[in-house]
Amino acid sequence: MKKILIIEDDESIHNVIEELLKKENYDTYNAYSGTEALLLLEKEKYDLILLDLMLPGLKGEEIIKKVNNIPIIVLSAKISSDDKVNCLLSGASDYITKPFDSKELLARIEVQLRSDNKNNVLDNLKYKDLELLSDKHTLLVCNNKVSLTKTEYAILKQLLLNKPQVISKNKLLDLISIDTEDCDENSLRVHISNLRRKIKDYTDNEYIESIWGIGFKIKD
Amino acid sequence: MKKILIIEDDESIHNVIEELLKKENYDTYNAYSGTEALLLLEKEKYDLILLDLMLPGLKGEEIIKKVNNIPIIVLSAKISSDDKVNCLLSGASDYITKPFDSKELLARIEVQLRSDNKNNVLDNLKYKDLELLSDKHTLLVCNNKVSLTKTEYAILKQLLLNKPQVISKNKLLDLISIDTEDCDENSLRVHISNLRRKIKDYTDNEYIESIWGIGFKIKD
DNA sequence: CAAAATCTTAACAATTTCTTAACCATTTTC
DNA sequence: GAAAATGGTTAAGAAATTGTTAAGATTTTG
Repeated sequence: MKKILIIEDDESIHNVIEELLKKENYDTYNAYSGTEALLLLEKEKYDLILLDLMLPGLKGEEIIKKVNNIPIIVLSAKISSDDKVNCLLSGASDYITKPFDSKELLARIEVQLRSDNKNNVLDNLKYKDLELLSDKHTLLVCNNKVSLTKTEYAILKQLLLNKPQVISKNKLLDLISIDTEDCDENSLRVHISNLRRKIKDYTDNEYIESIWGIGFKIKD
Repeated sequence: MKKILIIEDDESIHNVIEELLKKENYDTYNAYSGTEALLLLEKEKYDLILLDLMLPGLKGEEIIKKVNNIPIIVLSAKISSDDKVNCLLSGASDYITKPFDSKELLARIEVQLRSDNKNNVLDNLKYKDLELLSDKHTLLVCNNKVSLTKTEYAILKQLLLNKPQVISKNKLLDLISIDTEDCDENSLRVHISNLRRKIKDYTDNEYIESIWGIGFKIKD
């Protein structure tokens, strides 16, 4: 869940934005002054900043200069191109004038977070005490490193990606066929068995459930 | 010098933009239809695309979908937020409505090229006791000069750039294929082996880790 | 053009992973 | 309730991957 810091002193605008973002499942954080924003920025790392320019305490322009490596979208009533250019050149990633269109704001937020993803590692797949680490092709079970084979990784990845749906054996074989060419149902059974054993070494929870006659799913 | 492709059928607007960019020392390329743009895009790699939406041949929206990994700024007379949202969500990085302000256009171009630079990491190919110099053939291991071959350099560079992510053997071969044409998996193994030996001469730390069945990565 | 550097190819052993097949348990079908 | 189908586990052998070395081919350099 992406963390977005909203820096805006007008409470009614602030609430509108916050609600909008919450609906889209963003993790929102609130600052109502420039100085408050700085305090929060020291404490935590955010994925994006929405910034009003006219703020009590510390002007938005100053915040832009202090922030590094976090995309900033300026949301301002100032419509002059000098203001825009100034913000953009000093570090902001985008500039939207008020009043803004909700959908456009959301789209522009997505653009910023999208380019953020490119740099970062693929998101890890987490479920309860399981975490699939994409950078190493390993699995954490209750924070214990468990090394998976290529096929095991592919199977678990598909199961987690499609949770809580059942995946039929054929569908699963198809999905992992990029990584493993001649894996049949029998072989799949063995891999699932091995996966279960590796997980069982570190937790008593059952994670892979068999649906008789159909296939497999991640247990709720 | 950054290469910018201008895709715009209106010749007078096209010329205005071209002149503006040339003054700022950008390398400009011109396409007057969607289909022409595609032809150019197949031939050369650009750093940025300025795109009009209403084009003969192929609509701008289609071009957005086809282009990957090059920032696109849409320049359009369409001011509806639906058009903006549509373009932004399908891959454009920014959307400016005509008539546009020259300075703002230049600023927004800089923003896009700026985030481009971040990815290319000119400095900082350092990791622990390794430092890859930009001269294309020298590696410092604990500050000892080690001379690398072209291929070894290319491999290590990609591994460091993508750290801590695993790079599959095929991906790695693809990434270094600019420098080395006929390097296959077997050859890659030899190069990695040689790299490890050269590093081992000066430190006991392991730096290149093999992920069985997948590829290689820089060890954490 | 010859020497040096680099790269690819091939062979080998060591290791890891995968499939196969057998056996048993469970569920479904008739 | 017996027969058939499905699922789980196990072990062994087959297959694939990796690391290393050295020789010969290719490219670069002086």
